[in-house]
Amino acid sequence: MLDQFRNKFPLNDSKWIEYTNHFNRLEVAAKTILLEEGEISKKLFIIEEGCIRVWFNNNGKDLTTQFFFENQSVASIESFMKKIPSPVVMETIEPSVIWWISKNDLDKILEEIKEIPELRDRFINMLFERTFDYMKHFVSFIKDSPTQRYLNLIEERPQVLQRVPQHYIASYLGVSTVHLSRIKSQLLHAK
Amino acid sequence: MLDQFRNKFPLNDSKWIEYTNHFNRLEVAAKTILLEEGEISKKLFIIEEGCIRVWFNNNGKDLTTQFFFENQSVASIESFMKKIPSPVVMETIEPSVIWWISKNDLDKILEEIKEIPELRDRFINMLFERTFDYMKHFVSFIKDSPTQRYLNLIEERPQVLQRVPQHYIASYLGVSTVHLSRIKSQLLHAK
DNA sequence: TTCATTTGATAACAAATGTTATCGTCGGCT
DNA sequence: AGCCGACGATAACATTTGTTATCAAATGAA
Repeated sequence: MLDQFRNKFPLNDSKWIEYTNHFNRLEVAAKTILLEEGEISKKLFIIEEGCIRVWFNNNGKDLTTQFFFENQSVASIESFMKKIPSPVVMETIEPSVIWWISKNDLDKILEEIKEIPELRDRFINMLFERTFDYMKHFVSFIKDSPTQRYLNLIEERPQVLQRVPQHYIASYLGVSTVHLSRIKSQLLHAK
Repeated sequence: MLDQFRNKFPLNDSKWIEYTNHFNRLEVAAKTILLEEGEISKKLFIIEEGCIRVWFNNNGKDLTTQFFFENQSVASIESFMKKIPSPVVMETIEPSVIWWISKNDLDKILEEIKEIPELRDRFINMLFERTFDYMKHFVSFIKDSPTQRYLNLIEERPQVLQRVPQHYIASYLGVSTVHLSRIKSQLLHAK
């Protein structure tokens, strides 16, 4: 599964095999919790199949912050980097096949590839990119109306609309399920 | 001015002097624009005195995303790192004394201190911390009511209340000036 | 000082969004 | 097949927040 990334890494075959051997395969049902709120994140996940929802509990209400699909890597970044309790829950939406590597193993690998600054930098860049992405979503809460956020979602991540139950989408857009229904109906009748 | 940070850096005196010499002093009036929207950020700023507001234009309305005060360093991080046009404007609120270093000079220094991984890591950590901070503010848009955000501000950054005109605060909290007045008045009369 | 500009408060009304309740549909399970 | 629970639509009403207008107080410049 990881072999599709093989050509992206300047490693010789034996190193590649050694490193990828640290990954573990995990097959889970829908609604499986991969990381609890308050738990310290010690695993980095890569999704082979299925999808993951990241959310936190706010006064009894789900607040979804992200969705991840096939071939994306997922972690509660701040918890993972700084060994602090995770503010968010990570949970599968569909039955999923997940690969994970422990933070320990990953740290060892990162230590070992220090002589390949290119790789190290790339990893750091990946973390920044993920963070910027995340931020982009939050900024849209300030800039855009819920209707606009919904339209953006259709435009940028149509997958989400097709695979994710609507009440999760509402919580991702920051509106009630009732209001999301309203938005959809308004858009429909405006045509 | 930078000497207060002297002991934080494991550099010998001559290197310290060489590096700090790349900083330039700038004295500016209130409402001076340090970075335009769309401009590529090429300077990292450190505030000796005064304060800076970071904002962007959204449909003709100011949307303030951050305030910075004495001894804080400021840049449009994503623009600075990736050489892309800055989505935000950086503008002084009060007459200010600012030190800045060009990205070129900073990159050279970062290149040179590669052998001191500790320093390099610290710099990267600083960027992450700033990003996490930034994120925290955005998350509070989703979690908290405007009233709660205002209370948080009082709690966490009372300076802002004292030094920043109220309409900037309203735009920082994401509400109209009228509504911020309402919030203040409600809090006052609830007592 | 005097005048104009900025800043902040308040009222009245409008628009957006949440809440609660009800109903219909669909899919999985026994 | 029949049942149950999850999901989504809609209506009615409540609450929050924005908008526009007006006024008062504070500030700054001539």
